[in-house]
Amino acid sequence: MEQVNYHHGDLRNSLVSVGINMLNDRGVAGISLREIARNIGVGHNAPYRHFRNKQQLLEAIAEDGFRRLKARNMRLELEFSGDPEGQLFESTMHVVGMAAEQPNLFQLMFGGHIQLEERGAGLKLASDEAMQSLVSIICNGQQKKIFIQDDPLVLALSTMSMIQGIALMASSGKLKAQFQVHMTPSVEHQTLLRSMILQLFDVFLRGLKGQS
Amino acid sequence: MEQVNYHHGDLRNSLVSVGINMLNDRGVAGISLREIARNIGVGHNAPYRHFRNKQQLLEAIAEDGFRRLKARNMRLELEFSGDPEGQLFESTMHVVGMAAEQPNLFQLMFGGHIQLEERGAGLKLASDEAMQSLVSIICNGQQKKIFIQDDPLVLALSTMSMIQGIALMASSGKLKAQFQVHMTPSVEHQTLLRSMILQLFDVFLRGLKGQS
DNA sequence: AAACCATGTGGACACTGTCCACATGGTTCA
DNA sequence: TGAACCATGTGGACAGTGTCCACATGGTTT
Repeated sequence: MEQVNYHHGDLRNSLVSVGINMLNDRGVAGISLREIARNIGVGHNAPYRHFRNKQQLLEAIAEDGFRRLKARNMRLELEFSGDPEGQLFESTMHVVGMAAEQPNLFQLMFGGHIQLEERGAGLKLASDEAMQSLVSIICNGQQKKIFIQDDPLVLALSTMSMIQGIALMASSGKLKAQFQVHMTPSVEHQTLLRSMILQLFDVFLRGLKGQS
Repeated sequence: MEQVNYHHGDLRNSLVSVGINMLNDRGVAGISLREIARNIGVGHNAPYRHFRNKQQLLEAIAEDGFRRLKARNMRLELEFSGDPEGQLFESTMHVVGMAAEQPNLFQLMFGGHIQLEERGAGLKLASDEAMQSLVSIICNGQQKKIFIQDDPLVLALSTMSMIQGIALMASSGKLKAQFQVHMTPSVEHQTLLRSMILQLFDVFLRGLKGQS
């Protein structure tokens, strides 16, 4: 039955989903509530039954991104359990990969469009949890004598800075530009990215491990 | 003479200057061409004699930021001439300070709002020069046997990643939040920031110097 | 069957960026 | 000197936006 009901039934999810697509190929500034509604085939006011604001839709899209990020990170932590260095590298790899493939989403999530403080439940929590998980990875590495014995919070913060820095450069295309990589579809994208990140992250890791 | 001339005389600069103020206290999304014009006391179409687009005004504002950044960096390089580690740290300190004090400007400059590739002269050049200057600092440090002997371009890229990472976290307020610093005006702001960055940057620097 | 209420609708408003034709007045040339 | 020129200003118009309002619809609860 192709019949369009008066009540859509799953509008909230549709709004977020169409919003993500629009974000990906037109950037955060190119998102229009009315166009999303038009795209779904619903009145220009319907979104307001599910979000108080355009801002709230953006936050929902970002929250979706944070949720996926966190889920994947938890899987990686399990997969590389007992190998803090691997956990760190794979997490970095994943964030940077996301930043490279969905730069606009990365921009929305980490570019200051979202005010973490003023959000009730989801966002601030997700952000804090990411930090907490980094701290625990690092404490683990310290117990194993793999990492230096500085304040774990400081180490976690600088690790996160390194990750975000590489991701930021990936999202703005600077990595590709500097390495002069011609990203032909035939070349294995992921492999190239991996070796680039390996090189960049290596310097930092050397310091974190306290060895030459 | 308070008389308002038909021809303003210095409109282009006024537009950029008022634009910077509006950017600083309302964010990049809060900038309105018409309001800037209204603010200056000029018709809503006058800006179009100096910029083809709103986008071009934003780029001019960003370019102004890049120019100031570069000028200050050149001064720092001279001041700490012969001390690559100092050059690196002071440059970082300056970028992060800017990101902390003018987060919206940082967001405009590095947040993907500006397409470097499609700009004729100013922007891409400024960006490349910043990279080039980093490379030369690092080569200098390598000759002095202070830094490890890896590929200078890779080292420069990862250094820039570290800098941008710390700056990104500073601009989104994460540093303040994590350190739970209550930024009372009486406390010396710059000193606190300095010690935070010192701690964060230290890990990376340890790796760059290849020593525990 | 009646009342309720979450979810949909269209109309209206102020605001935006951008295009158009026209006004102004300093500069340049016959 | 006077006339033509042109960079720089003006207001009007248009489509598009986010958001508020009153109203419609129809499944759920009494």
